[in-house]
Amino acid sequence: MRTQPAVECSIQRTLDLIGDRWTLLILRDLFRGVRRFSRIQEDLGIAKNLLTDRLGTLVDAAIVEKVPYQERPVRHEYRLTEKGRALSPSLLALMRWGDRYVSGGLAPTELVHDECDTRLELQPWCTTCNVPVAPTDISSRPGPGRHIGTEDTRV
Amino acid sequence: MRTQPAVECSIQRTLDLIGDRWTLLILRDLFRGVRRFSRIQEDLGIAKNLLTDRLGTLVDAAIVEKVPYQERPVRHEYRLTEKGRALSPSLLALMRWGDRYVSGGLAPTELVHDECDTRLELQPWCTTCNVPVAPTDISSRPGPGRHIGTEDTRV
DNA sequence: ACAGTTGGTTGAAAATCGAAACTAACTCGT
DNA sequence: ACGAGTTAGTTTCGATTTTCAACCAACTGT
Repeated sequence: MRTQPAVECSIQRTLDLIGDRWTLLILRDLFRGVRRFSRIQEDLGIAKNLLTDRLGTLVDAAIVEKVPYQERPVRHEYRLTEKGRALSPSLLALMRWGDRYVSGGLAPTELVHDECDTRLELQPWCTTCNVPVAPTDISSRPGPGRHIGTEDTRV
Repeated sequence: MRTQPAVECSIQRTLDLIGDRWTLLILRDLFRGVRRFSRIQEDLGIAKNLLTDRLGTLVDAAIVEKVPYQERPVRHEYRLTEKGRALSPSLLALMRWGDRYVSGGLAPTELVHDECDTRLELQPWCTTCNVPVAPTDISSRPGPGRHIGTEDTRV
């Protein structure tokens, strides 16, 4: 009916960039402070040529930047840019889902609000009404009012 | 499947399940109401044998269920289970990031709060304090207070 | 009777990945 | 000054995955 191979969807463009088997895991490591080539490589068990390739793609996409941490020899570490840090909600959402549904009997990782030391949820938030919003009250624009996660699309 | 050293991270377990090039796109289609084998196949341009395989994996993982929509011949459609619908925040987060950072000049898709017809953000939400929480005020538990997206880990 | 639709399976070619070996540039201990 | 070690890769090549096209089986509508 619609949607040719033409990439007109943000999810598709995003996944074209970071949706392979390793990239999100690399980003997770960067978020955790694992920033050097060899540390990431041994942490993930990824082949070195692939890590080189993926980091290069991330640098090209300005999600990550290569900053020297020493001269002679010049060695670099990989740091998230603003654009990269903006992926935090996506990783948090995937982590929360994993904790709830594929935790394999392990205690789930909780996200904790530092100030009150209690658990956080990740929710859509209406900046106008200043309230959290249930999936049933969300539409997407533009496009003729397609709903995501509602009864309207009978998910 | 990829065999990994001790998968002790939710993100890793999650990505082992749905983190390949196609699965999240398939789930996006299901969220949009594209539920039949042939519709998904032509919408994504995925090879049919891969779609068979990925849908099988999703059904095995109880993220998707196969429900008959007609008898004689028995034909099925694929519907998200509760577990599958719970991936909605992850997809929304990826979509919002894509809209902001890789929209390619296109007008971003906005998430709209039906009640007030204005834009939504996706944010961590503290159920105790009843406020949205900035990434800088989030820790994760258990594990010795590792921070995600904070200055503490000097992202 | 027969063309068309749906939901697949099969097999071969092409692309991608993984493991190990190799390189380059430097440091450190003796 | 010599050899061992570290970091960050690149190269090579066999193994795995993905893609593409063809085929198939059950049924429908005309």
